[in-house]
Amino acid sequence: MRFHSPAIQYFHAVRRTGSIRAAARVLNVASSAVSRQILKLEQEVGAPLFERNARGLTLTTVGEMLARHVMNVLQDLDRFRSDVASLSGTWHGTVSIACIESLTESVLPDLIASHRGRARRVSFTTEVKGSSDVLESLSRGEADIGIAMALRHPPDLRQVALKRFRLGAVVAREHPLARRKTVTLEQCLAFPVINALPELSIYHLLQPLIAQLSETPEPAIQANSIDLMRELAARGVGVAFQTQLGIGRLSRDSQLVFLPLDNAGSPVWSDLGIYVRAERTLPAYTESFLQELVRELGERERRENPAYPQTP
Amino acid sequence: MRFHSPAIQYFHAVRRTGSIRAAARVLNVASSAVSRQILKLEQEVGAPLFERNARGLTLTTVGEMLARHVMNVLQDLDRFRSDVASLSGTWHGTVSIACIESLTESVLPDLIASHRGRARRVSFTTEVKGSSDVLESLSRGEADIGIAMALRHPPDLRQVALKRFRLGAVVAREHPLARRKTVTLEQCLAFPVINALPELSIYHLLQPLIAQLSETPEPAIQANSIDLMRELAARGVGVAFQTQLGIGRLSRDSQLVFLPLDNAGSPVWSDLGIYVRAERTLPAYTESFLQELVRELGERERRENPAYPQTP
DNA sequence: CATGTTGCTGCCGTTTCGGCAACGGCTATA
DNA sequence: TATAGCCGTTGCCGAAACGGCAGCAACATG
Repeated sequence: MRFHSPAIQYFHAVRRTGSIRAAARVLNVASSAVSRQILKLEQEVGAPLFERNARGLTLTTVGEMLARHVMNVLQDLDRFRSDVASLSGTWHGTVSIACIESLTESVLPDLIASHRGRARRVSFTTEVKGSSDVLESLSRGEADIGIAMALRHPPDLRQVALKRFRLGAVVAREHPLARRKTVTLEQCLAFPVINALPELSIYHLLQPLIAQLSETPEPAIQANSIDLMRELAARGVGVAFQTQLGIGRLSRDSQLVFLPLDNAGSPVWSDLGIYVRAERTLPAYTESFLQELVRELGERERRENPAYPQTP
Repeated sequence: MRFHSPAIQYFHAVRRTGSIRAAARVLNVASSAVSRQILKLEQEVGAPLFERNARGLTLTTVGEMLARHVMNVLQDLDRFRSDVASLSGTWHGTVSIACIESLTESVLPDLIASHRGRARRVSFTTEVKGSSDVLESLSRGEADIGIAMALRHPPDLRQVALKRFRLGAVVAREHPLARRKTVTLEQCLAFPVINALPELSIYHLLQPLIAQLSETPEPAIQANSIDLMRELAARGVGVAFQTQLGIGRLSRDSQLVFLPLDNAGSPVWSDLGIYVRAERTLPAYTESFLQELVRELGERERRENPAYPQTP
């Protein structure tokens, strides 16, 4: 099923790889063929699409416009293919997910496992990265679904859902704070804390609150891995901060205790956004998984804050 | 600028014309070339795209799926072209509008004239038809912007805005009712009325209300043209029903009087929807006109019902 | 200065495309 | 019932596009 002119596909490969020869290797054709198609495209558009650096190619402004068009075409072709395939009964395809670390402990593995139990022919690609990298992956067409902290998102992305979770302190079962129902930031800072590095969005949630306090927190551990922070907390090294999403199993095993943060009487929210490219219709199997993801996160949000009104 | 494989363009032409030879004439190529591209496409998809009837070709289910994809590709190509052109400064292109008759008296001509005053290189194509035909034109990709009565719209269309206007009686200046501020349907039915035929949506708005009344209305004139109904009312033939949108100039000249309908104390609303294809990003010049259209209709809605809360 | 990589360009065989003419199937009309 | 007019398809052939190979200059790296 190769309707579209080779120029489109070659351009797409060159954009992704950043080099003509690399694209040629991926495409299993001679580099000269790729080079000629790019030159032909540039002649038809009437403007250069790439800037030729010594180390490879970079998109020009016009090139980025064409890249957007080509992405729309190829992604919609995928959708068409899946539509035709669904006529024959079987769903098959790959769902590509980019998400932040908090989802990897239970939400994502649970969902993928359960989805694959029902649709065996749908496979998954997942990539864990920072929030802004998640959005960039989506924009570049390298992922279908993105889950990130709900910051401001570029206009080419659409926020499918926004779910909010309480930020809390995570401590070992034996920790002095462990018996409380909630904690304030001040109470936590009396103990050694495990701080997030600026690459994690937790840092940007807590930093303004810490800055408001009069006392300077005692020297603590800093880390850039939710996973590591959780395991450190489990070993009683200190107080970590994150949402309840990331400590599912350890919380079940009662090794860790989650204490919602209380900031002058009000909770501290961590907003999670689910994103897709705006100019795109998802294939049926991807849309199906997306719905389940939104439902699941909505359920966890509800379970966690029964009193709080639902976010859309 | 012809990046896309000829098969795509040929398929599109065949779908629009419903015949291979007709498509070949439009495309200025031999019919054999068109036939071969279609056959090649069908071989690549693995299923027939058209049913060969003696009188031409009709899309199969798979064909309709491909038509959707091809439409997305070609419309997005248009957008890309306009994006590149806007880099060079000048906007140019064609905005294609499908709308119902109520807009033709003042809204549309005013807007188009004013828009062309500012963007001389943007031209317009307008087609007046019934509400359901408007939606169908949009779905088939024959129009960019559709204005129709806000019925239920197919899922491939997006309702950009919904504006509501009061339905009212339209009478000549000398008519006995002309001095009132509002009228009830019963008061109107005491006089000869000019009824809309079922093809006009006004029929479907008024019919339920008339059915509720005990008395049978006296024999009246029936028509399927807003224009004709208005002119008949201006000549004192009877009472016509429509929104204020359609009687702009005649109302200014004081030949016609618009009397909002009062149905048991509440107004009778006529909902106007503005639609575009959902799976599409509009070219900049089209988007610009669309915004003006929404703004203008919103302003008329506000002007007409200052008390009524705005519709989104 | 040597080496490796980059994109680009003649040359040439292969594939694809399009035009012409003809064929069989069908409809409408005489 | 015969005929004229469309319809889509096919065989043939020249033209255009495509892709592979080898070699070029430009640049970076060591």
